[in-house]
Amino acid sequence: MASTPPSESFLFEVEPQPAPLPDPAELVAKLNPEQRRAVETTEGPLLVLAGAGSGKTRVITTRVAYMVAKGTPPESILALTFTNKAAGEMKERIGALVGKERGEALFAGTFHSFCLELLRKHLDKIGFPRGFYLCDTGDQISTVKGAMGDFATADAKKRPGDVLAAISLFKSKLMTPAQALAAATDIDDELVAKTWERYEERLRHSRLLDFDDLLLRALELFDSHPEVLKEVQDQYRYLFVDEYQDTNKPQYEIVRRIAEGHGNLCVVGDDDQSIYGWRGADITNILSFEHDFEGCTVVKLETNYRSTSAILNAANRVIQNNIERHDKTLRAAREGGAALRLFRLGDEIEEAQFVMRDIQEKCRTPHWRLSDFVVLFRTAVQPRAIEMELQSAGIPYKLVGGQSFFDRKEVRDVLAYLRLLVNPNDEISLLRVINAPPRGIGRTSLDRVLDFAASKEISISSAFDRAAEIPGLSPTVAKTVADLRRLLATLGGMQHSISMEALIDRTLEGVNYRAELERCYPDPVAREKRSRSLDDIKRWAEWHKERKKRPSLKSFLGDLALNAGEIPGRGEKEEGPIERLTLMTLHAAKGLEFPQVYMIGLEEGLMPHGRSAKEGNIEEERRLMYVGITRAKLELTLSHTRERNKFGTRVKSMPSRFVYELKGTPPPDDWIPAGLEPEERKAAKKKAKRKARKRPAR
DNA sequence: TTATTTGCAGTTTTT
DNA sequence: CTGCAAATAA
Repeated sequence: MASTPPSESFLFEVEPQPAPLPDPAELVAKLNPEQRRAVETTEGPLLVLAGAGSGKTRVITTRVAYMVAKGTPPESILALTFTNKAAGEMKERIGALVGKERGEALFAGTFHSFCLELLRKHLDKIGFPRGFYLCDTGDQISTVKGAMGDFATADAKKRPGDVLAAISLFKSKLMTPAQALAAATDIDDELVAKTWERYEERLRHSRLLDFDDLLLRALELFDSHPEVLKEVQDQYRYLFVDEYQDTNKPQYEIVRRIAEGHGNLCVVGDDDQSIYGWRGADITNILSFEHDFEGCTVVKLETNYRSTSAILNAANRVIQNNIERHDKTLRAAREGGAALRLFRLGDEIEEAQFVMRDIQEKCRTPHWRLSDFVVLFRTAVQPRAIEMELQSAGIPYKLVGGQSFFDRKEVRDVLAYLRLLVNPNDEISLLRVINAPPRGIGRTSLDRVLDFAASKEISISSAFDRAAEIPGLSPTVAKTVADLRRLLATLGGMQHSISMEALIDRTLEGVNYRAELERCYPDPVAREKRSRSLDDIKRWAEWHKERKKRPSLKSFLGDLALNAGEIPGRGEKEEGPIERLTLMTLHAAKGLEFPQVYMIGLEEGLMPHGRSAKEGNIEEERRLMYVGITRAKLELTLSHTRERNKFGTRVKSMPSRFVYELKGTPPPDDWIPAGLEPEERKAAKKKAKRKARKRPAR
C-alpha cells in the first residue's frame, strides 16, 4: 500500500509583499510643465502659488508620491492642513498612489492634531504631568463669562463671545495679556486684556487647553526644549503645508522652526483666496515667503482646469484690483463658455423667487440637475428668503454650515457630564452641569463655593467635595452636591467595565436628564428633536468604536473635540440619494466647485460687507468675491436688489463695487461706497446730489 | 432661584 | 425682525 508521500510543497510561508512603488516618470507624465516643476523640486523651500482650479491637490499628492517613489521614507514626511477633511483626503489620495500602507505611514493632519500629539508625548515638559484636556468653544465662552465677572461694568460692556474672539485673535498674533493691556486704548480693550489673564488662570486650574493653546504650547515646547525640536526636525525631513495663505503667526513659527534644520519646506496656497484674516490668518506669510526662506523656488500654477474662460476673465478682472498680491492670471484650459448673467431684482424675495425659477427652468432640460447648482451669499441671514421659497415649492435643498450640534444645549450638557466621568477635576464642565437639570444651586450658592475654593486655595472640584464645610451653604445644597459627586464617581468607575453606550444611558438616567428635556421643551416635537440629539451622541460613540483600535470614553471625547466636523449625519438627515440644491456662504464654498453658481445679494454694504469696509478690509472682501466666481465651472449668475429688508426696515441698496469692477464701468455719480463714517456718508450724499444735478444719469 | 420681560445689536468659521 | 443677555418680577 502506497503511503501518501510527504509533501513539502503543501504549505508555503509567504511574506506579505509591500505594494510596488510607482514609477516616478509615470507619475509626472500627466502633469503640465509648471505642475511638473513643483513635483520635481523636492529639496529646499518651495512656494507653489496654486490658482483656483489649477490642480493643487493633484500636485501635492503627486509630489509626495514622487518623493516616496524616489526613496524618501513616508514616515519622514509631515503634511499639515487646516481641516481633518483635507488631511483625510490627502492621505487617501496619496495612499492610492503609493499603497495604503505607505500612505498611512506619513503624518498628514491638522496643525492642531499634530501639536496635540506632540504635547501628549511631552506632558511632563509642559507642566501637565497627569495630562490635559481640550476645551471646546462652548467651554471657552462659559469660562470667559466667569472670568469677565466684575470687569464688565456699565462702561465696558462686551459680550462674552466678542471678548473670546478678541482673546483668540490676540493669541493668534502671539501677543500676551500684558501686551494687550499695554496696547489698550479704551475700557473695552482693558476689559479684554484683564479677562484674558483670568481666563488663562481658569483654564490652567482645570488643566484645560483651548485650540489656540495647542499651537502656542507646542511653540513653547520647542523653545524651552531644543532637544524636542531637534527630534521633530530629525524625524520629519520633509514638510508640507496646504492652504498656506490661511496660516496664522503661531503656525508660521511652528513651520519655520521645524524647517529650520533642513529647509525642505513646501507650501501650497493662493494669496487671492485668503479670506480668513479676521480670525488671525496672516496673508503676509504667503506674501513674504520668498523673503523668509531664502533660495526658495516659486512655481505658479495658472492653468485652470475648472472653469470656462468667460468665468476666468471675470475672476481675473476683479482680483486685479487688489494691490497686495502675487501677480497671477488664470488661464483657461478650454476656451469659450457662456457669458455671465447679471440680474437686478426688486428685493430679496423677488431675488429668491427669480433664483428658484431660473434653477427650476434649467432643471427641466435633461442637461442639468439640482445638485449641479449652488447659491452663494455673504451672510447667514440671506438664505432665509430662498429657504422659504424652496420650502413652499417643495424643492429639496441643503443649507451647508449653520450652527453645529455642539451648540445644542443638550449635547453640550451631556458631553460635559461625560467629560466629568473621565476628568472629575474638569471645573468648567462641573460648573456647566451643576445646575442642569436645576438642583437649586444658583448664583449665590456657586459664589460661596468659589469663594471657599479661593480662600482655601483648592480647586473648585475639591471645594465641591467639601461642600459640608462651606460656610453659608445650606445643608440641602451640600447634600445635593455630594450626591452628584458620588454619582459621577460611581459612573466614572464603570467607564472601563461597561460599554460606552450603556455608560451614556446610565449617566442620563442617573441625572434624570430626559426629565429635564421634558421640563425644558413641553412641545413634543421640539422635545423629540432634542431627544434625538442624545441618540446622536450614542451613534457617534458607536462610530468612534468602529474606527478606533482601543476605544474608550476618553478617546471618544478627545476625538469629538478635534474631529467635530467629521462626524457623520451632520446637519439634516442622511445625505441620501435625493437631488438637492446647495445653499452656502461664500466662506463655506472655498475649495468646492459647481457647474452652476449663483451669487446673490451683490450689494454695496452687504458684499463687500459694510463692517469689513469700515475696517478697511476691502481686499479680503474682494478675494471672497473672487473665491465665489472661481467656484463656477460652466455658468455664473449674479444678482443684486434695489431694496432689502434689514433689521425689520426696508433699505435702499446699490450694486456692489465689485459689480462695476466686473462690468469695467465706474459707478454712477449717485453711488456711495460702503464703510464710511456717518459724517463722511453725509458729505458723500451731498456731493452725489450735486453731481447728479449737474450731470444727470444717462 | 427661576421665569418673564425688556433692551440692544446685528459678518464670515475651523480647530 | 431676530436672538441673546441683562434686568426685573414672582
